[in-house]
Amino acid sequence: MARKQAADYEQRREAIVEKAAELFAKRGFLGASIADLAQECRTSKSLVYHYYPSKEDILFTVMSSHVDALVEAAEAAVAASGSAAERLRRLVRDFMRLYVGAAARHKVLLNDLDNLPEQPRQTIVRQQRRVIELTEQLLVELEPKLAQKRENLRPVAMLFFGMINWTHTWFQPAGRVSPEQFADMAYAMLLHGISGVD
Amino acid sequence: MARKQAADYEQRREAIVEKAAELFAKRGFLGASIADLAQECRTSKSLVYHYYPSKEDILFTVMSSHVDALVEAAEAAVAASGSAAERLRRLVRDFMRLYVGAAARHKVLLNDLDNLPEQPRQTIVRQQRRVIELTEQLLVELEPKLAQKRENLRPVAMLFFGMINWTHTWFQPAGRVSPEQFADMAYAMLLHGISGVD
DNA sequence: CCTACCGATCGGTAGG
DNA sequence: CCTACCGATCGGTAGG
Repeated sequence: MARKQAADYEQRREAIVEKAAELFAKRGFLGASIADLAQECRTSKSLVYHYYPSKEDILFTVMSSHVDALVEAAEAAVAASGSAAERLRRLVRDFMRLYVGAAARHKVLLNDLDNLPEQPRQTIVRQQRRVIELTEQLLVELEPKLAQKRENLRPVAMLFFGMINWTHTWFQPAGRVSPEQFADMAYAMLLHGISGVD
Repeated sequence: MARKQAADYEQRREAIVEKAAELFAKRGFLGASIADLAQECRTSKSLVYHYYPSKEDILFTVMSSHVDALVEAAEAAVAASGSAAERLRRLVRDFMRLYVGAAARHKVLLNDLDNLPEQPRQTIVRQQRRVIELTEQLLVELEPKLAQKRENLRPVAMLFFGMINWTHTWFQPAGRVSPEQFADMAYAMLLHGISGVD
């Protein structure tokens, strides 16, 4: 049988990651100390190091949990039934939902990737690349001429990711425009704008 | 009369800022030390502190020099002759040119604003706000229905800034798509996409 | 008496 | 799970 402490081991690990995501999002990875994190968690630095071997390891956990969710959403949208336009709309909405629901993790993913050591960084980058490639699949389905002009595919995909990733700097979920409304605006901009490119 | 050393005072100040921009862009403001900066400049830390009172002051100079150039470009585009579409196209091209020409400063502006103390931070934020407002003026001229639905103006402007600001994470000026080509793609996406929004 | 600049080191704090 | 503590390095400043 598991010991008493082992029972809530995962919950404690997850609680630390959540607080770390918030702290890293607010002050940056380098600007936030393990002592800050321990205080936020109402424990000691040593306890934090009992659950994670290093500060970078916590950063990796923050990022991978979020990027894994993005990969899942992208895979589900690509595999779904319906027209390319319908599945792309779903993708944009799901991305916005994840961005808002995990705003701190998302901000950390976008701001502090370079503070990860080379190997774990590559793991995250591979997942990001997967998200991009799945999105590109949908874009080609939607606009076949992107398959003809392959050199335009990546820039168009990046125009899209720029539109929605940039939200982390300004978007307020409780503001006048809801996440769903903004997702539909980004979707409309992409759908109508894509025909004007080239 | 000015002394011999005083003559190149401004050049030395500028050289420090340029190296600082590159260093801050590569490692982040907190990840780069004054010792690193001094080494890059082949001088001592004391020399750096002779030209700037603090590390934050250097960061401010890096940012303000760049954001001032953005404000100037936006003002010129708004004041130029020609249709709204022509002036917007000019604006997008000028922004991309500045982003590429001052890539390090641009990256620092986007990544390290929160590392500035409150007062200088507000100064930069005011200039950024000015860039956004000038761009919004052009967008309203281009698409009058944005004047009717004011709540859509800011999100549309942010869709645009997302498209071009996001380039700092992926765009390679020497790649298959040139800065001018990408600027025209972003412009086309905006021009055609804007009609699809609402 | 000034500005320009150096080698050495300050008091504190970081991750571990 | 804590206090005590480390080697190193931080931003900034001393005397000359």
